[in-house]
Amino acid sequence: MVEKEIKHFNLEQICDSGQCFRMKKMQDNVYVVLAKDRYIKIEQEGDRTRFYCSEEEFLGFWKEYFDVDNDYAAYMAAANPNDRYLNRAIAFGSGMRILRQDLWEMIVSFLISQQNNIVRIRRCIENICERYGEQRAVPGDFGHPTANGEAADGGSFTSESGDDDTYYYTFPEPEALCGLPEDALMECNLGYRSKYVVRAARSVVNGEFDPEAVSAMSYRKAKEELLKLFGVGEKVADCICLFGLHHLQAFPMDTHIKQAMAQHYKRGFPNRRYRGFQGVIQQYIFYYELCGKKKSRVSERTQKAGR
DNA sequence: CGCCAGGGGAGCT
DNA sequence: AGCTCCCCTGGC
Repeated sequence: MVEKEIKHFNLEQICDSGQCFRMKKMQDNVYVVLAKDRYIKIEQEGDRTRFYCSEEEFLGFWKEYFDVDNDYAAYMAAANPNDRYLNRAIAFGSGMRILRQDLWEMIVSFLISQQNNIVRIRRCIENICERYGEQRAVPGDFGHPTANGEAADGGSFTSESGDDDTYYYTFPEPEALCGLPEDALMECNLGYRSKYVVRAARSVVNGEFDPEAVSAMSYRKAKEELLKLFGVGEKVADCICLFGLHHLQAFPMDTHIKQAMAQHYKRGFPNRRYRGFQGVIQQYIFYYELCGKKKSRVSERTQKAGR
């Protein structure tokens, strides 16, 4: 177990900010994050965060994943003091981080995200992982097996088969999906997005899209490559650049951001002022738009349809 | 049952 | 750049 004091780091905000669909709240202040083939439980109390993994794994993976070394105070301090809206948004999401997630995982995630809502996106990805990922045992060496039988209320989105705390599923590699018929992922609830994901997998496997090469490219060129993928447009490409390549200058323009722009930046968003980290500013605004105004309405219950 | 919205995109002009 | 049409699922 690793315990760190990290400023401006809030798991709830990160979890609800729509950048990671494999992070979920288990109990108050307890989260589980899945990334690629990894699993970690994290507990948070104020500025103190406990990572249930070895020091080695923290330093070798999670530290970078959570962008721990980046100075978010500096991003926040850059906000125009006269911009009351932005300062409200930043105050509301002051523990935001842009995670450094896996490129392939982000391609799939944001292909699925189009014309879709976050609850369903999570389910889609969970379904794909369960069907095409590999089953792994939850690492138990670092956690306390405090078996309380209570199912999480509130935001519970457990699978119908009754979820085990003992297993999790890795994110499937392109090779696991490239041979499927284009409509195969409709079984995973992707709808018409099924063919986007299957084709993207093929593009990776046949070399048309080389994740490693794209990772080494500038924002401009990487986005250009991403736009060649069937189903990837401007907005999705920018999401992938921001969350999968950590190009902080990417500024995804979705409906929520457009609405915020129309309402609060009628004379245009001051891109120049935030040059190089517009994506971070975008994330504060997005999270504020998504959760800031309706945080009182917590009665959001996911109905478990009885099949 | 119809209608509409959910962090758009493709294919045109 | 702007417009139409399109895709699928879930909620009302």
